[in-house]
Amino acid sequence: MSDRKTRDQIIEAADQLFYRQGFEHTSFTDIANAMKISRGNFYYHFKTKDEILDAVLGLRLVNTRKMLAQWELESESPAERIRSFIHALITDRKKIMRHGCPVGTLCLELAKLEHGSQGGANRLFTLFRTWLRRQFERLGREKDADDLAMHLLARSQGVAVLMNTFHDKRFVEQEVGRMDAWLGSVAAAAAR
Amino acid sequence: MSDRKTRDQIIEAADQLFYRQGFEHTSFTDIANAMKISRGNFYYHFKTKDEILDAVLGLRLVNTRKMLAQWELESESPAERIRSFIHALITDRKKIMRHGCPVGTLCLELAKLEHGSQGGANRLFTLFRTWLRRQFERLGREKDADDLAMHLLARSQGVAVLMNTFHDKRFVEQEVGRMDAWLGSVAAAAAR
DNA sequence: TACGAATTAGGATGATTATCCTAATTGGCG
DNA sequence: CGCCAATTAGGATAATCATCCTAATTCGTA
Repeated sequence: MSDRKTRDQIIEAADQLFYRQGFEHTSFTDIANAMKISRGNFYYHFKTKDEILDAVLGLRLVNTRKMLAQWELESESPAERIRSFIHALITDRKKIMRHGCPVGTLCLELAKLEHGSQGGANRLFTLFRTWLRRQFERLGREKDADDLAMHLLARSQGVAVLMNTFHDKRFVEQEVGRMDAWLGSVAAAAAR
Repeated sequence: MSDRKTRDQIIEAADQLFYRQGFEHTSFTDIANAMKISRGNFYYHFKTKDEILDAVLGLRLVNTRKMLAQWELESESPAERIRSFIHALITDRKKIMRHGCPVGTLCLELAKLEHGSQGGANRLFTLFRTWLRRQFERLGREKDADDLAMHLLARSQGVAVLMNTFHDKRFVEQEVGRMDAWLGSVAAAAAR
């Protein structure tokens, strides 16, 4: 009970710090300080830093699934759902400008560290990929649904990287517009 | 003389290690070991780690300029030059799959560290951006040259991120093909 | 209320790191 | 050959970090 609470709070604090500062650059002390808890208490809940990372990955998986489910609830139309994905770049603009895409930046960092949990992070990408693929399938693009999903994922990642570098609001809007247009043409082609 | 040589070797070794392991995850000892030099010698040439980073950024700026100049030499046509940029994703496929884009991953890392040299890293992106812009201008797209440059830069970055995550050769080729096609349509539109 | 288990606190430890310092070595030049 | 400055080596230091450990405290339950 209070176990659950403390543990979950640690995971959430770590999640934020890993996102803002990166995994390696965040220390046990950072997390402990952020929530006014002793390192000892901390260590009671997680034996190693990698364990926290895995827990954070678990949390992100859950939250991502929730978000995707929410997008499904908000619209019946696959095109509208895909649009929700695209427009997340605007919805989360400030966050992404400051800290990059939570998925992309983590995957890149873990890859450089050759960290064992790299696969766990990649699964986050796969979640989006699979979800997008399904939407494109429903849109009538069964043949190249995965290809389209990867394409859109890449476009979105690229925009996230350059948002973080150039902090250009207009650029984001421009690119989102372009992706919207592209989506329109994909849907139109499928309609035939 | 031998000064120049040792110093330059350090910069090159650091460049490689920063690229492969990330800046923070690379220690003085790592670099020293990589080239069988003592830490003391090392410190004679660079007083701080940040100084090495700046030197590495300088090297990358020089090398990038060289590469862009080379692309200009290899073709008179702006479309062909832009194509050289696009196809670097294939030329450097193995490197990028393993370690990501040297520009993008460094910028993202420094942003998370809130490191002072972030601006220096961003200048690398600007180098590409400006060069691409100029090519699009020569292609006859004076009006939206910068917009097109940013768009292509983003596409390329996105592909680099997903290459690193999914290690899918076919995906890279697919996306390069798409960018080629896009470039063709941009050039065609400009020709009118 | 009292006891055992769960939880928390915080000091100790050993490894790693950037940085500093001093002593040796080298290389050019008179 | 001999001297001075540049270069190199490698030990010392202080900080930081993940991890460990023990002692206190809290909480559910009998």
